[in-house]
Amino acid sequence: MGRSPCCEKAHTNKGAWTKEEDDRLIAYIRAHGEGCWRSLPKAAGLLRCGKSCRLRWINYLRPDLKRGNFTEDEDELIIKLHSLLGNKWSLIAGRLPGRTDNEIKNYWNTHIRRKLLSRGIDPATHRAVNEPPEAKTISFSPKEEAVMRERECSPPPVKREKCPDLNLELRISPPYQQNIQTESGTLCFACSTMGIHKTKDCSCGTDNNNNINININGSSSYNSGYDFLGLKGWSFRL
DNA sequence: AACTTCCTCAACCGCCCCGAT
DNA sequence: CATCGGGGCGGTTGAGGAAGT
Repeated sequence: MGRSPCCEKAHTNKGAWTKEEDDRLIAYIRAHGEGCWRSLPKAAGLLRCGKSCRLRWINYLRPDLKRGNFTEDEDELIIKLHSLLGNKWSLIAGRLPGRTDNEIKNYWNTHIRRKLLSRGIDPATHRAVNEPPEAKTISFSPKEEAVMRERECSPPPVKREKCPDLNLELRISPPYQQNIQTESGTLCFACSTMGIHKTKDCSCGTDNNNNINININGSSSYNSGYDFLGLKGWSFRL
């Protein structure tokens, strides 16, 4: 028993959107705003799944979208963000105004991957392709093994997996960073690292006493409104 | 010109998270 | 606490255009 589908598939159009469908969707959202996607198609007179409408709007029809080629700066920013965040396209898109997660994902897969490979960089790890993989085992000295034998009454393996049940509860605490003094004033951590000074995401001049907790083992949270990459009100999962 | 292969990217699918009940 | 439903996300697909033969 799976979940019921998000809409009645038998009576919905699929595939490329027509100009008329686009116009209907735009007109409806202009009049009523983005609301309940599930009920939107019916209300707008569209034979489409709500998800399809949402995707079409977000990825193609939204007025604030930037069309056209990615700049060199955008390329480099995507690479940096990907090295930090991995395939979290929506988070990456959040730092590129006018770009969508889908667009960035496509661009990554078609252009940047190749670009990195041509530089000799593995796009998945951001390490040199011929660089040996990170060590996954650690050795114990004879003395350490002796201690463990004593405790466990059984001989340990020669090598053990490095942190097999590792709970990487990383704590990233921007407040420890010293604010950077510039000609125009003091920059907060987010500004100085992400270049978002004087945007709505900038916290300069606000209370900086915030912490972010990222639990690599499947959940994440940050306490208080500020954010690691300069996104206010961010909630994200790793 | 005709055909094949490659590439791009819009769109879909299925899963997960989270708020409401 | 458990369940349900909506929204959102990342992975994948496939149509259509470009490039190569």
